Amino acid sequence: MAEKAAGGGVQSVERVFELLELITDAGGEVTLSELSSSTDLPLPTIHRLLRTLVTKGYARQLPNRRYALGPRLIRLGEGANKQLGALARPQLKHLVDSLGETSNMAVLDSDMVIYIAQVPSPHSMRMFTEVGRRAHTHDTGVGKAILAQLGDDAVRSIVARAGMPTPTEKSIKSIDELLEELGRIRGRGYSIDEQEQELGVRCFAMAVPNAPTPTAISVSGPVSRVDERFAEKAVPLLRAAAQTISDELNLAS
Amino acid sequence: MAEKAAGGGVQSVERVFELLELITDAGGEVTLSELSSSTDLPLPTIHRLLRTLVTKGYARQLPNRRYALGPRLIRLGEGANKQLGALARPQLKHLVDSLGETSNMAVLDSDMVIYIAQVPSPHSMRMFTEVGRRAHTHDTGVGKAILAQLGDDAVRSIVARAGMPTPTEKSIKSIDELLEELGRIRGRGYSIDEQEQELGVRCFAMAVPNAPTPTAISVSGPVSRVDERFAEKAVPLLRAAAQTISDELNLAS
DNA sequence: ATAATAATATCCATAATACGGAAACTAACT
DNA sequence: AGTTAGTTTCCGTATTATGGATATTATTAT
Repeated sequence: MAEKAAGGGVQSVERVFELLELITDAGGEVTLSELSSSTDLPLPTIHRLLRTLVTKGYARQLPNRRYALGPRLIRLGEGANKQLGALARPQLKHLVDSLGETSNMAVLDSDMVIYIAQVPSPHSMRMFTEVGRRAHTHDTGVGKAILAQLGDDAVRSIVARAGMPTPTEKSIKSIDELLEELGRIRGRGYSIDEQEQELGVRCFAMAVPNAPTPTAISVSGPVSRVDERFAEKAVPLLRAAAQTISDELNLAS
Repeated sequence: MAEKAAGGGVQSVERVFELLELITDAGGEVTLSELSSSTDLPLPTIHRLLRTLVTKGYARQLPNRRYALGPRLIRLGEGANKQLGALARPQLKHLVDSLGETSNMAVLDSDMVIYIAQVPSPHSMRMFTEVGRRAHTHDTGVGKAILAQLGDDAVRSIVARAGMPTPTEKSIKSIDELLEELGRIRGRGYSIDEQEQELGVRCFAMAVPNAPTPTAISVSGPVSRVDERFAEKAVPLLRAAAQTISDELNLAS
């Protein structure tokens, strides 16, 4: 009767994850009726679904009677993280071996990027990021590469939610400036973080095409080493690595 | 007809999470038939459930045709982590304010503990652990406090899977030694990490009772400051904090 | 304090949804 | 090329999830 978007999905499963996503979107705490106005599911249905989650530990009920994400999700998230990292690490390793600079992979997490995997450069230079670390989208190479894959409206809402701090004087300061830069990135196929996150650090990044979750990889290092000549070598390698990761991610059915 | 364990849970939801847990248990990659022998679900059912997860991004299918955890779980896990940490942080903060030493909360994640939240001590002493970090159970205060809540059989299988490295000469070396120690912990109500993880560092830890996922909190610092007199103050405070966290976690329906 | 209001939780008849046996298909091994 | 093991699709069946109506509990107003 009702035309469902997906053909053969199990409805209660789809719904339950939709609910979990909504709870996450809302910052971790939601009331039942908030959920029923966000979705167009009737209250009893939501309640039953959530009760199942609560008894299994994937959701919790707070003193407020609000619902929140449950502790057992942590393990699953960790597992997924580890797994994805394992998939990317050989490619990142190859980049580091060829280029000599630190390589990262990150995914979009709501309105920030999360670093999923890192292979540090052999140079004894401190790492600027760490796995699990969250960063803004507008001032990082991976962030901008990811944003360039999205529509302007999505970009606006992400940046509106996350804000636009300016860690250095080179950081992008306005949404218009950012949208312009994203245009350049779309044309060029990769993004450059020109000391926007930290002075003296330059980064080249590229989106992983067709990733289920928006994903990008990057190489970064001191401006002295990471220059135009570096880019000539790095960009094709980044493209190949991104493609390989994409293939591995998307090899379904 | 079939007597289901849980009264009012939504079956497909329960099953789907059972599958995700099994994938995680198996180290992130499973074949369909492995799943069907672990559960007693028929293959078509598992396949349909997984296909739903795959199309939504909560599972992935690898080139091997194996199934793995999907990237969208990362965000949910992060969200749960943040949320739980937020719940514990005021209590940890209170411990640090009263005792002047670093306080942590950790949960059991399969066969290791994961640090969920930390409030560092005001002393300029480096931190030994970081949020998100995984550690063994047998050589940490939180780990032993958590193990003491479990049965001997469960402890044995956890330690068998995780192994028993001995970072210091004070570390517990055998399963029998560990089970004895757990007995003492049960009697006393709290655990002591006596330089077992790192020389010079002592830690008092206590389980959070009735947590949906086994959970413990701790205070730790240099042996010079964290001594018997310290324990007299710390233990009642730990107990109160653990109880408060427990109440907040369990205040359901 | 007490009443009015709004939220959450439970019931239960209905039928739509998920189920799983059987068969088709695909890859891996001999 | 033939065989086996594993994965995927089909489809009739009935079990399972559904959601309108109702009861219950919290919250706010008086």
